[in-house]
Amino acid sequence: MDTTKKRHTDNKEADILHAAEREFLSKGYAGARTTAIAEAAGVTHAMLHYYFRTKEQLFKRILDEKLRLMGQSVLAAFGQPELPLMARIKDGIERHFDFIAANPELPRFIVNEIFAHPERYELMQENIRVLLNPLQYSLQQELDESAARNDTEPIDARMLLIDIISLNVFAFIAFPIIQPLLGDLTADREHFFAQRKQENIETIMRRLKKL
Amino acid sequence: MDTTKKRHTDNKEADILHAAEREFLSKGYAGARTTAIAEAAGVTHAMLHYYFRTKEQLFKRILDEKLRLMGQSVLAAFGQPELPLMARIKDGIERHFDFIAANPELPRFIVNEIFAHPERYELMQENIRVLLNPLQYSLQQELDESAARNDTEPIDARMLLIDIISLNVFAFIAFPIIQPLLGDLTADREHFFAQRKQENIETIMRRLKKL
DNA sequence: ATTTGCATTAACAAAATTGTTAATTACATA
DNA sequence: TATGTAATTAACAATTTTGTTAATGCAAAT
Repeated sequence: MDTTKKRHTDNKEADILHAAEREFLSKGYAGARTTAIAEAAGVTHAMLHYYFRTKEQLFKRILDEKLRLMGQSVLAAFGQPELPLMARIKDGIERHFDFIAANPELPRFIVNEIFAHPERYELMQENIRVLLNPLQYSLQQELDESAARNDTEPIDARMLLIDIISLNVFAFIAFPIIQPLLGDLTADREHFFAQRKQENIETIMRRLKKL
Repeated sequence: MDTTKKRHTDNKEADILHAAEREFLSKGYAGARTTAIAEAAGVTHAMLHYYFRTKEQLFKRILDEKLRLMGQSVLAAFGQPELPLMARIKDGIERHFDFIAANPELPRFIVNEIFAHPERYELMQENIRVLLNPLQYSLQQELDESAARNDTEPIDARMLLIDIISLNVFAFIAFPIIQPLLGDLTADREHFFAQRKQENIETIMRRLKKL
């Protein structure tokens, strides 16, 4: 029926939210145009103000959802405590990588908007902390136990998570820059990112292994 | 004499460029205001158009300079071929890290603006490639020789560089997000980044070492 | 001293962008 | 069917933002 990507439903409020997500994610708050959102949603731009009052309020709806999604993705990726440590971490890297691959615009969007307006972030902070603190502690405990058994190197769980997220996220963020520089390597996008995934797993596993 | 940060010289063109750099780096092209640039530079905004015609042309001056700087920083960091391989790479990581630490806004700026307008990047691409290709080849050659001697693990030089740049850049990009989540760890900013630097070196050295 | 050319300003203008409002339509329910 | 509420539109308005222009200043060369 509808061959276009943007399926307009009978729910204009949802259509606007959907169009806003695309506009804000790709252009950021400053670059986004409410008129463009309305047009993409197939409504007059007065409707946008009718449902969401202001650009800022509409934006906040999107940002909050994406912040929650980002936090949950980390939790979902590493929250498999039944596995042994190394398997748990390897599995976590893969899940987290796959999530970023499925949402490649998300990290840049969040990083930018938090940087531009840190105060927007303040309300969400506590929620995310509550979500991620238990993960941090359970992971740290496992790491400490494993290190005590001399199975792996001792490491701060937070540093390890930053390592993993750095490796998983950066290639997606920087892809438009490195692609023209590494033409052949990145020619097949799927293959390049499959390689990156393996490289990240290898790098982190080696970070933890006893030498 | 002048206790303010923005030293206005007798050269208004330079003052505008300096103010434009600060505005564009912190807000991006879409968020930057030419009136704010003119005000920060202490000139009427007509002067901005007199010297640079359009916002776009002024922006391009800044972007080109920053792209060149970013490319040169990688070259300068790893272009010390007299050292043995592991020392060369460790030294490169440190130099590159220090450059990012001294220019923490740069990666986000470049990543964003290239993503928003890839066509702006086309002219610079070839310059950067010419700059970085010799580095890539000399590094690959050393890596291959070292691996042939069974001193280190075999690895693609481009993948290694992406690993290093990912680790070095991401903590700076994401700092506003992780700081509120990891309050105590990041309380002393200097100390946190000193730790990150050591962590990155450790991670990459282990990536290369024979097990 | 006059001319010439660049630098500078104030005022203006055009377009874009966000937001409002009053009138109209659709729709459910009494 | 009448009525009340929500949805929708077109027109308007305010502000912001980029860019132009014509007049003026200023300093060096003729």
